Amino acid sequence: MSHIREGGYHHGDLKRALLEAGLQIVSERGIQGLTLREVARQAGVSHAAPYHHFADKAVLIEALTIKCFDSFAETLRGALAATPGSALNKLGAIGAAYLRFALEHPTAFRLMYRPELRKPIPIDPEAADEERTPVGRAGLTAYEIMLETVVACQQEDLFPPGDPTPLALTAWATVHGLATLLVDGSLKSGSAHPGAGQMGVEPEKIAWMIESVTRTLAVGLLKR
Amino acid sequence: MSHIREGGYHHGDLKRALLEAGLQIVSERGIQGLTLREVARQAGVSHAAPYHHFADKAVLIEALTIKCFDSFAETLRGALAATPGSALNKLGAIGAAYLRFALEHPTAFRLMYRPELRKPIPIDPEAADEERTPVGRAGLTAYEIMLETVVACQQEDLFPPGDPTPLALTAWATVHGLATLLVDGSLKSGSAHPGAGQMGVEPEKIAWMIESVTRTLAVGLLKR
DNA sequence: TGTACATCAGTGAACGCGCGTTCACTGATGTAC
DNA sequence: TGTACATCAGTGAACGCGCGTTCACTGATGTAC
Repeated sequence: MSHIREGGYHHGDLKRALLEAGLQIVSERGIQGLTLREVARQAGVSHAAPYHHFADKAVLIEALTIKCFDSFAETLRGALAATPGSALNKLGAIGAAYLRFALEHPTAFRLMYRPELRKPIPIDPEAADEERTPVGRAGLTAYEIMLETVVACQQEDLFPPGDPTPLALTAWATVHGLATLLVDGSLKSGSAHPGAGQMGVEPEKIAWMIESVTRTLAVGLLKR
Repeated sequence: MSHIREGGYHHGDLKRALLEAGLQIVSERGIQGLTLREVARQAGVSHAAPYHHFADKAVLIEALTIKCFDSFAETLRGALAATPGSALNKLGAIGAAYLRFALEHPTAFRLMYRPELRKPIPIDPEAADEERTPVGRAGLTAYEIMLETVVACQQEDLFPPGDPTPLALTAWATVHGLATLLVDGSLKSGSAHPGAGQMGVEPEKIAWMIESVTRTLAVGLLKR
């Protein structure tokens, strides 16, 4: 392991290479194209080779999903850290980062928020409620970041005091919903406002939607 | 055609039977289980029979999707018509109906809002922007209903005047986002509020989330 | 009403496909002496 | 440093599977006379 040089140990770092191949396939060919054989092909290796690194396809997919969540969380935390000013500013930046990530990495986004790609739930009555799956925990990271920031908004007296959960849930739902509608195409073409003419897929229109919705949301959450 | 009696013409009404079988499969076995052969099996017919009614699998799926959208739109319009009082009441009822539908028919909901199940977009530069696909049009019905009701809220001086689009978009995104998170399981188990203990899958918790979010949304949209 | 014929819905065998997974193997790498 | 051996990453053939789709067929239904 300590002897990895160029080319390294046999292939070198096949495990990492397989994960990278998986990410590339997911982003280029979509989730449908994510097969074990294709991953191996992309990594330049025989189709049986991945079995030395992943027990089966589900394990590979789970690892990929966690990778996506990690980079997603990093993006959100980056936006949070890079934004000066009020907590409301920060919340807006997080929402914008959320939407940007979804639009730039649509299939990664799908991979994260779709359960049916992953293994059938291992019914384990022992640890059942005690521990979420790694993916389950990762799925809440975005929410937790938003919750923190909502609490900060309360502390700055911008949001009404009390249980922050409804506020944070609403914020998450709104941003996630817009992301979903955009990523899955329901809002991407044609007219969203009947009689308003063709909207097309123009990025300005999408930017306008994001801007409108996040502003409406932020104003709505403010203390009255 | 006019001579259909019991048992009818050969099978009778295989086309309808196939669609119903498809809906049942989609609701029982999920979208993965929706194969042409399984549909035929469920309808009690050989696997080649569907080809007399649908050109290929994609056409069957499109027809199914439209059926789901129809019943969805009917549900929403029903909620709208059945709810007395202010337009705000009605908007709340629509949101609740939206969420109830998604939770009761999760796979129908997925079928409607997921593009990758349908045919690769036929690139038709002629009618390109002119006409949306039937499914594309159906996908906006929910939004249109919400838009109407938002406009009614403005007319009753409950919502701020001006372009209703941002308000309606926000409402749609919020409701759709919560529906998506619930249906895809991100919110269904474990704790949404870290440190708040286990939430479990209890329906009361889900009802509470729906209630919290729709209330927060409605209050947020109100004129200040 | 009865007969001959055309139509058309459903059958069952067959096709090729890519998939996930298994298995005996081979050959490169690391290690003990 | 050199040799013998154990380990382990990657190979390639093979498996069974269910899928979408095609095709020649058959047998029931409807229609013309």
